[in-house]
Amino acid sequence: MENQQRSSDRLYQDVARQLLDELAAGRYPVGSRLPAERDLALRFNVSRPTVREAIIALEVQGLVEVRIGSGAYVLRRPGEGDAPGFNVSAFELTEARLLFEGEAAALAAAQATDEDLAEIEGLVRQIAAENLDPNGTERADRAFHLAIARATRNSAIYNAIEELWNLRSTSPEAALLHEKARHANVKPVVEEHSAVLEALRARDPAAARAAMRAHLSAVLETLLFATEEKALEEARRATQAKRDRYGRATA
Amino acid sequence: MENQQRSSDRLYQDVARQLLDELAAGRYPVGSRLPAERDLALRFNVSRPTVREAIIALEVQGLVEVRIGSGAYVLRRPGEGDAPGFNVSAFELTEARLLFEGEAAALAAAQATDEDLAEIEGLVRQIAAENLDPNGTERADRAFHLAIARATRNSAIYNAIEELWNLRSTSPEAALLHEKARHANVKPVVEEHSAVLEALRARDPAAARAAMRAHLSAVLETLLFATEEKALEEARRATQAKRDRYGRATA
DNA sequence: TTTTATAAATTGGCTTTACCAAAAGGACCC
DNA sequence: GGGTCCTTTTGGTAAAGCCAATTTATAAAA
Repeated sequence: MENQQRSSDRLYQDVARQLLDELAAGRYPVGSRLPAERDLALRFNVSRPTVREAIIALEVQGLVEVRIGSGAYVLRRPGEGDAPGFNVSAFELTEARLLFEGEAAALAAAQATDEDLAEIEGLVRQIAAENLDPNGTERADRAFHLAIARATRNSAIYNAIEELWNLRSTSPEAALLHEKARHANVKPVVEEHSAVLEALRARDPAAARAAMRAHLSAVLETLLFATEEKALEEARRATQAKRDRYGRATA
Repeated sequence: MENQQRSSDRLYQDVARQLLDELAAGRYPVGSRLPAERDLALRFNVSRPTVREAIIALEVQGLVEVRIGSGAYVLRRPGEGDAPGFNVSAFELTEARLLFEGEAAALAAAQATDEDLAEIEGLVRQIAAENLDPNGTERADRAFHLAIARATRNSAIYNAIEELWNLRSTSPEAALLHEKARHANVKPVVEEHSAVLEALRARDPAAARAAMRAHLSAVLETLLFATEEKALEEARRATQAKRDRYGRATA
């Protein structure tokens, strides 16, 4: 029996995450068989249905293939051969959002109707409510950003940004990191969202861009801190230069 | 109780598939709640764990969100985000590219390797060659823009921009308009592409952004002129304000 | 009447037990 | 060696039960 280090609302996610880590670490090579459900249940100290749920989560992601009466076999290592766009890290995703949503906010500042602004204001309040709830979701956060994208009145922009948000839940790596960030109690800060709203209200594209970039820069920071030490070092090397650039690009 | 029409090795896949169909059909709109697990178990004539497995399969795909003690809520319709908008106009598309590719160029200016620059330089020459050929394609043009996107070293950004280019051929309206623009003998101007390349060579993000925006503003203009008179008027009204904004936002 | 507590019902989370069916492994016979 | 049959292992699924979070209904209080 092993510890259940991380804790989550849903047990199967913990198990799936640990298996994912082991797959990524190469503990179970491609083609090899995972331990039997019953054994995994013992090892993780959970019931067999929970193990089944975790394995199904891996199966849906195309990581393993389950053969009746035989076992669950590794198809690929996480991150390899993913569908296009599957293999984006949380850093890449947030960097892309930083650039794209910054521009979207600027455009929205000149396009948003009073109805848009009212909707966004309501979502800021919902984000505040979500923040108070320790088990709160990020639904209002997503809705906030998509509402701004919609306010551009450009469906191509909206689709692109929505796709980035979808990747966040689709990409195993990104989902993993965001999950960790959430558990580290780093939640969307209301002030940052409010700043964006105020800039939109003022119809100030430059301010809206700056506020949105500042918000997503902060998100990028939380992602860095949510990363474990070894991964952190590598990531920091890779993103340090980028963070510098944001300063310049924002100016 | 309903039939179990399809048969599969794994029962949860049947249930997930049926739920997926119902989501696609709009039976459960975005934001609404799925029936309780116990009810679904009755309806599909399976056990509750099987229903749980099916819902987890949807959850992993980012289709629903499960809230403890409340239910499973629809996040999006399947296909949304997977294959974004058919209904995008050439103007929206180009506006999105103006914003996104401008930022990508700025990022690429600080990221591009000498190999990237060499490749891009070669593509500029190919674009020049395409311009001379009356039957030439736009392949080099596309490759030029994607090479810059790739030089950002951010796959999320690359995927988003590539998707915009794909929409150009997917969206009937956009394809039609671009076709007209081509026949009007308005082809990508080499000088504009060269300006982008020079800014990249100078590692100047602001200049790269400006050059890319200038290029795509010009494309937007050619689209306007390629439009028939009546459509033109309407489009001009709708985009005049936007063109003004670009000037401000670029500064 | 409105608001606020409180209790009951609903809903997902997870475990345990049990049995079936497919696959794999091994013993035995030819 | 090569089959054949039986046993073991492994996943597939069902059923029942209890817990915890949430929601809703209800009643009390302001």
